[in-house]
Amino acid sequence: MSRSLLENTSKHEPYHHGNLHATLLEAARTLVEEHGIDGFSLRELARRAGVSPAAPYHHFKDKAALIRALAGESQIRLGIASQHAIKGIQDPMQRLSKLGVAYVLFAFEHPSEFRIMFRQELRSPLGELEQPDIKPDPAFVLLKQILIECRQAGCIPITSERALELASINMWALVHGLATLIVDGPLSHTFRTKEQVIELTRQVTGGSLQQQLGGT
Amino acid sequence: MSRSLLENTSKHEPYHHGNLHATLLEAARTLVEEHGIDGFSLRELARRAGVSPAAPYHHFKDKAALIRALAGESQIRLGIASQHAIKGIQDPMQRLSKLGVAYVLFAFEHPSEFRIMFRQELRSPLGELEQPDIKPDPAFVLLKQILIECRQAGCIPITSERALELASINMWALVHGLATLIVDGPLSHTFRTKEQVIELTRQVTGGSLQQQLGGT
DNA sequence: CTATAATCTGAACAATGTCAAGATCACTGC
DNA sequence: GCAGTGATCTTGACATTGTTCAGATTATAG
Repeated sequence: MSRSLLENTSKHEPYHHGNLHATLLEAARTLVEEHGIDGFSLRELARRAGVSPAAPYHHFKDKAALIRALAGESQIRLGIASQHAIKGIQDPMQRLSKLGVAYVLFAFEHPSEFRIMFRQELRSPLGELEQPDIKPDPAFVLLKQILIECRQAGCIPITSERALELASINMWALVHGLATLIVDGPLSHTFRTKEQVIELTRQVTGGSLQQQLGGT
Repeated sequence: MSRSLLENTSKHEPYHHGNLHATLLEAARTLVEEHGIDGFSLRELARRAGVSPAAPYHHFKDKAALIRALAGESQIRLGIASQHAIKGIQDPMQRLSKLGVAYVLFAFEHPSEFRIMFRQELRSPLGELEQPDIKPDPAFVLLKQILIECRQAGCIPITSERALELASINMWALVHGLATLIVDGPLSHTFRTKEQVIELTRQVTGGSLQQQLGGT
């Protein structure tokens, strides 16, 4: 990106780009943001990176592979945002609430990134094979961890391991469903501002938070 | 479909197909089921329908329009499946539970249909314009209706209209999130059989059902 | 029966994902 | 210092796709 803009007058456009890999990922992110994931083309990406259409194939096996890499990055971003949201807060239940809001808010503010993370091409393209790019979701392990904090603090009467597993799935599904409905679903027309989304998330998750139990 | 199979020997392949519209939708559904929504091509569809690549454009404005029509059909199917699941059951809380299971099960058994229903191209392609094809989700109005039943039967202490709205969003988000996580998400590898999915849904929603309230 | 509208074809266009053969460059081992 | 090996990039090509347009064919209304 910087290379072609700065040196195109001085020398004869270096044959090797230097750090195409990173440039591609960066450009791809903004491109997906603009045109959506479906209007995203490898050739346009190469064009923006100032490189031939075949160049990206030396850094990513596929278009799908590039998208997988993007999704991996977004997963990490979401994890960081979640960490940041609960930083400094002590009360486990408040941490849980903040975490949920952070999740939904991330989806609301970065819709294309959120969509990419749950795309079909990421999951076992051959139906059985595991994709090595996809690690256990950082946001999910964080959620589990906080739920354990809650139990230890006595905020939640969960004893069995099974009940804790169910509670975490419950929370995740709730928050993820909310995010999906807001981003791509029927709630997208009703809730448009950041404040509305935060308020809705608080109230919807709040109901389930206070009595989230009596597990199996 | 029936036309080309039956008459291709008797006469000279009628110039007009007869009922292309329906044939296209039907073939499109099976095609999406096979190749996924991304590997779905208009030309391949035309090929299967035994018709020229340009023919579908007389029945659907766009590829996106065709997909919208598909999504509309699927919405109706989901509505029917939901109706069928609660038919004959009296207890409102049980109806609520059955409804949730039906939703998740539909997603599990018809993943491609479920995915299509919540696709970006369905929602305001120009950012503002409303798509007339998309009606209020039948499954959602059914959910609201049953929640009202629950309140009238005294199973749920919800008074304000706002609280009822929140409760319905809560239930929908929970069930929809669960479906998404099972179909495209990290739970897809853990829960594979129909029985597992049903059991999980029962338990996850069950926890939220018994104490789903304490409104605003 | 005729005119008009609906439906379908054929050919074309621009764009895309992907690949193979070759050009260019960085860098290791001598 | 230098040959050569492997990484990186380009050029050119191929098959496919979405979409459009002019014309052929048929249904249908008047």
